[in-house]
Amino acid sequence: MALSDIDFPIPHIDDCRMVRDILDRVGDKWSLYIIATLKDGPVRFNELRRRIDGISQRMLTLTLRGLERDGLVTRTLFPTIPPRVDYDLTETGRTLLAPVMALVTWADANQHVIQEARVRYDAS
Amino acid sequence: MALSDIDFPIPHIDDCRMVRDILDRVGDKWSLYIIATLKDGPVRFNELRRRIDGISQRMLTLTLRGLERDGLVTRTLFPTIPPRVDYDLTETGRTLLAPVMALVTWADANQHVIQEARVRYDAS
DNA sequence: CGGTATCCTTAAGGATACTG
DNA sequence: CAGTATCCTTAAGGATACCG
Repeated sequence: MALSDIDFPIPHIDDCRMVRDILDRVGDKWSLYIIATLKDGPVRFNELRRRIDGISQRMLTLTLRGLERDGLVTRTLFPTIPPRVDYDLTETGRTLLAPVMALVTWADANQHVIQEARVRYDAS
Repeated sequence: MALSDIDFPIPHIDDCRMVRDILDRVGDKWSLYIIATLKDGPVRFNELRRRIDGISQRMLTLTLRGLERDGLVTRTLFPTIPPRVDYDLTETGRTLLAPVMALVTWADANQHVIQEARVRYDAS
């Protein structure tokens, strides 16, 4: 395939710092699970914990703080007793779903190719 | 924004394992730089090293091996003296450029929003 | 030129216990 | 319910030296 056949912009190496910054956020162990779980609207802390298999309380808190810091998730405290906290995607967080979906689609389409490549590589 | 307003598929939590697998590959510290540097065709080992600022010989080797294992990059040895090794993107590796570009575009469009969100969060 | 091998440091994440 | 605090383990990555 020639370069001229590619109909989308090609990442320049200078873009990488910026993209890696995003990947550092969304590429950690849990952010993607949280974003996917919040796709239908606000979810409470322990409900998130129940829906995301294997996440610890600590990592849920830390990851939510990171997403909140980057303006991707909102935290709403209802000062009742017991307290209630809703987490939700912001507009920005919601727009992130589209590029993430591009990766989901790619991953879906190429998972077998990659698996086979790994098996082949490991065999040799 | 209502869910019905979103005109792209929404990631299900079950997709996350697969996508995280891809993100583990492309989301490490150097893969993206290598992929971007190989966009115009084959590049030799030390040329890669020169073009990617800050990468160590060890990490260049390790990252290339990982990309090769997943079938995203080819390694071609010319047994001359001194030896010459060309690295290039595979077809699969090249198709990864499109979804990566979606993230580049998003990152580009949202970097200021995120920076401001961080400043605001850190101030409070 | 294109790597390995070895050692070391740091950061991510898990486990568990405690709290307003 | 929704967190902190503390301790611990592992893995990623950097520095340096050596090799075919």
